[in-house]
Amino acid sequence: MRTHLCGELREAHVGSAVRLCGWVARRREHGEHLAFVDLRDHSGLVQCVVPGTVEARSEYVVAVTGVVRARPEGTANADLATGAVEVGDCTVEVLAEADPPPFAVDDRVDVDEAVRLRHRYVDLRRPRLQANLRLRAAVVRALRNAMDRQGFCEVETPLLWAPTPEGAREFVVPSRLHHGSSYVLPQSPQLAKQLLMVAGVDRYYQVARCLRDEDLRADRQFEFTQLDVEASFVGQEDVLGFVSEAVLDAAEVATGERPGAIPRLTWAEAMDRYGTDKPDLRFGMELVDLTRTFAGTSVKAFAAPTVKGLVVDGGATVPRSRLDALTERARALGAKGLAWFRVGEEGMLDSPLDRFLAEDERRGLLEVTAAAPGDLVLVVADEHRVACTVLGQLRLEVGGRPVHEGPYRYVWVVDFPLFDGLDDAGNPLAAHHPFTMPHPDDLHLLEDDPLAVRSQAYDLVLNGWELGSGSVRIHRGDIQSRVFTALGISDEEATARFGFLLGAFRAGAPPHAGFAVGVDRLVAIFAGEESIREVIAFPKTQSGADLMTGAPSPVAPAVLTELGLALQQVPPASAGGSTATGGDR
RNA sequence: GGACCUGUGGUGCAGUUUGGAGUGCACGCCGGCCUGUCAAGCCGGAGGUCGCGGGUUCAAAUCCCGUCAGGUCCGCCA
Repeated sequence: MRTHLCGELREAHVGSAVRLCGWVARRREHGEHLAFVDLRDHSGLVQCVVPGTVEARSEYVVAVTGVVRARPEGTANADLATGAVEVGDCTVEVLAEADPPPFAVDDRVDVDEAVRLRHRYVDLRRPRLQANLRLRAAVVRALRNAMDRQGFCEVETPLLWAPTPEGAREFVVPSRLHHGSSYVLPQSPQLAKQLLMVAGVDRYYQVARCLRDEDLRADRQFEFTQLDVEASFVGQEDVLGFVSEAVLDAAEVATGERPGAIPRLTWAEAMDRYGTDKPDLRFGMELVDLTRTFAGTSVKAFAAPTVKGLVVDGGATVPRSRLDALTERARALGAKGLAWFRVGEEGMLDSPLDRFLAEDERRGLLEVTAAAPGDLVLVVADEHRVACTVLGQLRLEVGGRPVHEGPYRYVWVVDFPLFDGLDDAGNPLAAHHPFTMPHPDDLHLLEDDPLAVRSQAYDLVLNGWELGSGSVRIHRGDIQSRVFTALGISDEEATARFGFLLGAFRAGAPPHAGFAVGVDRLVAIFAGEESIREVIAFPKTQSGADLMTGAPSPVAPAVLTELGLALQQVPPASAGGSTATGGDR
């Protein structure tokens, strides 16, 4: 039906008779003897010259027949990849008419995202999204190639799965054959891939769709794609190697440049220096520890387990109103307050707190922070975790940049804590999941000081975005029992919640470890996009709606009947008034 | 569950602060003219429940209340 693609024509094609197919991007008529048609397909645009008038209007689907020729002197278009040539003496055959598009099929016009999503098939015609889709395909191909090369086997796992009682809220699929029962869509293939290890698959990967019924964000959709990885007879080092290889390959394909080896930080270091477990290494502004400086302080505001500081270069000119706003922000983030010091000449400090500082404290503050005249020092004194995370957030808000701006700075964050916080009953909560292997050096602390136990869990971070996480799994029953005990999970409860996995492990579980890379986020960063919606063909809105299909939509009564379901009428929330129908209050 | 921003012909905006006739701009659309344009140009034209509902007022795009939709974020996402 066609001989060439629009975007590929160059001077080398001059003289070729061609037939092109595509959409009319623009039409410029100059009377009855001359018209130009810019023809577009996925590869690009080319100008076609018609010796007459043209029936086809914008977005009509046409086939154009003509001969490639060099453009006349002075009419080349440097803005077009094909701008040195044109297709001359064209005849245009209309393959399909089209309504005028709801918005211009052109990257240069900004259109409300709701309008774009309602007409996604038109939006996707635009070069930017075409490029994003193809970049995504190239990245996924690179990831697959890297895993294949490293001896991994891609295995598909079920979408209709059983509930896992931890983690994200799951999508429920009612069963037609078993009324009152349902499947759930997997929040990840986590359990399936561990079963594949028991099954002797040895090295598994999958470009897997994951589904989580949690609130959406710029970097979160209900359904998203992971490069899911698991391998047997390997440890943390091996996994970091496998995943690095795949991600660096993808980076090379996407950016044309292969990044160097990915550096590492321990979780504790990341918290200490950046106040987050997903540090953005593109800029400095590291947190400094002032705990010792103010160890014996008489300043009440600094009497806390940890005192942390953040230096804003040249920040002394920041107006008071902005400092008040930052203080307000620090409080909103959980700090008791925020102290600030404008650094002047010769160590003078401009701050409401300055007159309360001892001389050695003033000197220590300047020495430890290495703040220079003209800088601003922000200080939070609080519990260690609070002081770090609050300043870490302020660091991003003061010095941060869009995630996709170069350079790309990858980092492995390792040695995550095994537990994170306590539940209502006072039991530690699993930081990753309950099958995460404790750090071998900390096993002895499991019973007496569980919150101090590190785990063999690790994250991959790029420019402050979490790209993925993984862990070495527990394959030994004795260690698993100790972890369950630490979590306050009884044998009976463990059997009830994870029975089939624990049963499978008794069939002979190899030591194994794994990881999962968030493909949408990775591609979005490579594509220079701030939202993963721009690299997903048919994304949903923040409220989970598909504006094109109208999903979710009401279920027909006959369908409900077949599934054995009945809709419950939920009475509207009343403001203190009593409702006629009884409730369980 | 909560905070904030946005909603005006098909698209993007201005108008809202300080109420006074749907007023305006650009693009697109329709018709006409035009033999080298390229986001063509020139002339003419059509196209609007100002998201929706209620209230205040002689009068509401504009003020108030509610609600819906889209976005950003908090909670949530082991």
